[in-house]
Amino acid sequence: MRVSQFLLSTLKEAPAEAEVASHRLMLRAGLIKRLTSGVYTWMPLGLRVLRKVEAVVREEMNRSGAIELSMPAVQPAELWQESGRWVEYGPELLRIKDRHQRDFCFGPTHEEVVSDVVRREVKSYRLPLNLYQIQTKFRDAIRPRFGVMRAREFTMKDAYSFHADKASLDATYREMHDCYSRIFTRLGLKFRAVAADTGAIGGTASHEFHVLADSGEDAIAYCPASDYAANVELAEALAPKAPRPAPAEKLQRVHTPGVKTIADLYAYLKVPIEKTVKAVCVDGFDGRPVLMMVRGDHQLNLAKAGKLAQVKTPVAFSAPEAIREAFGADPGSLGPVGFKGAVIADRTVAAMADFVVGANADDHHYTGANIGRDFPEPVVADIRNAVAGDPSPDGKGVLEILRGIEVGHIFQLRTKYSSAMNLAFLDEAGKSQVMEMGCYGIGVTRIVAAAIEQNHDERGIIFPRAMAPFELVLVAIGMGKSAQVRETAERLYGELTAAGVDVLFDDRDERPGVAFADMELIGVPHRVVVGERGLKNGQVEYQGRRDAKAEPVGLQGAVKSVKSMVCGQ
RNA sequence: CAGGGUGUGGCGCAGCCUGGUAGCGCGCGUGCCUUGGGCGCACGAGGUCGUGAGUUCGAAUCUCACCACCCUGACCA
Repeated sequence: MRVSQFLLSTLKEAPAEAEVASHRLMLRAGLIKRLTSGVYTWMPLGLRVLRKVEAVVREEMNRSGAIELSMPAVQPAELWQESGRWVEYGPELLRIKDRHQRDFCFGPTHEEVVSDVVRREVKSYRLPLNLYQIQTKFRDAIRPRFGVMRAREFTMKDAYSFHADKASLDATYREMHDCYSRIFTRLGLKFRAVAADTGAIGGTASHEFHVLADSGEDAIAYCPASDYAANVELAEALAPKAPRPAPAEKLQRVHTPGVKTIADLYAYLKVPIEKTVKAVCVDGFDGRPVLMMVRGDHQLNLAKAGKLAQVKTPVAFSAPEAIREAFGADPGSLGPVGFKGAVIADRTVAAMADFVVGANADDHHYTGANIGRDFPEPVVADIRNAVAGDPSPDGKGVLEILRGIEVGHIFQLRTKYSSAMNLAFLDEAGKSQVMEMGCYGIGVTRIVAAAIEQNHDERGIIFPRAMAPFELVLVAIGMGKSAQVRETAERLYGELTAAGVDVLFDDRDERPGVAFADMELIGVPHRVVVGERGLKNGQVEYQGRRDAKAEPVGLQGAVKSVKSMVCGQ
């Protein structure tokens, strides 16, 4: 491809809307253009990247025995009513009406449609079947951000597997786990597979695949001493080994004017944050308030809290009026002393003595509070996020926390959809059975952003080889002036292309600074420069995108040596 | 959804407080010049100042409403 015949739209200055590096660079390199909030055009250069990612995904899915199909983006409401998700899915589901005022949605996912396909087509026990597509999804997220990282319209690879029994589901689940590892490895990404919460989807097993990046929105707890890795939402926070000390202090009510947060509290009372207890009120299963206690520096984990019988799901913080009625105080001064309702303490809190906690009166706290002495023994449960330094749940060391960007997620759905949508087959005995199901997603567009987040420098993007828009750029310096430069560059372009190298030939006769800056910005991994200076010695130059300096390459045999460098990595 | 912010040529911004017919840099076009890191000079094209209403002799500027986009939060006690 010649730059003069391509649509390159690089920007010197980044549009003001972009905050994170990948978003800024994608806009500056002209990979994407925003049409409206969370909706992007993939420009020719960006589309080349996207297609390369898709190709790797497709090859590995095919290799693992999955079969590609393509399902509609627009789906009738009836299917979603059948699964119950027309109501359950909520406002993220983009609903539309046709001219007859019939309800449709733009698919955020395809369990319903694929289930409908399979129940019509598959009646026999000759399973498993694993169907996938690479397709546009729409999710009307509350707040899209970071460009294509969290867009409303995006490309997803989604696969759905169908099984006669759980053992078969387990086998395909393992195969998909391996397949995903191959995909992210081939794409040149540093990633980690972690155990994940199955969330609202239910089922037993679930793993997320995270591209590691400090700017990632998710936190991963992992153990360097073992292979344990889990989303912090799931990672178990064990009870401290030391038993609860005996009370040493007296319960004292202290005036804490204006103190609303834990940060205010320990600053005002000058106590260590580890001696404070945060009391949060959520709605109980019966609608009455439930008091949840975690140590001041810990965070309540709503996913864990929601699994408790006492708590209503989905977990909701109690309304300020309800809190006032139950405690006689505003949030910020709550505590267990004197409270008649249900109290749940985190395991860490259960091992604390002489702590500081709200006194159920505005601007007042207790110091020297003790379980058992000052209020009844609460229910003890794991209700907080794991933090760095916690013992690993597998007993083999201490947890550390990493940031990641979720690019893949695999689930065992079991029979959640197959029973709702009557997905049955006849077994060998001619008896009707419900299928087991799995589903497996990859955020294809998000991978591009995540790869850039992980691979860039101050000059621009550094694409991993497998997803670079071109393999090599060929820059000719002063080709308008020097016939020798022009002829050599043209000849090299032809020969490299003929040798199977995907070359972008910068034939614009721009000044060298312009060409270099553009080519570095768009992240092509290899560069060859033809200039009068080198040609005097019968040489051109080669430089890798991460190299500090160029190295000369003899013009004789240049195609061969350049090709080996391009393919050699 | 709540709170905050911003809308002025393709991009980045100034002008608004204190009303008087719109400006800078980049980019774009043409010519000259230049050719190893976003070069220089000259000329030029391009803007209903987000939309609507109001105040005023006069509105980018003041008032009101609406729209769009961005940021922060929704794991806060």
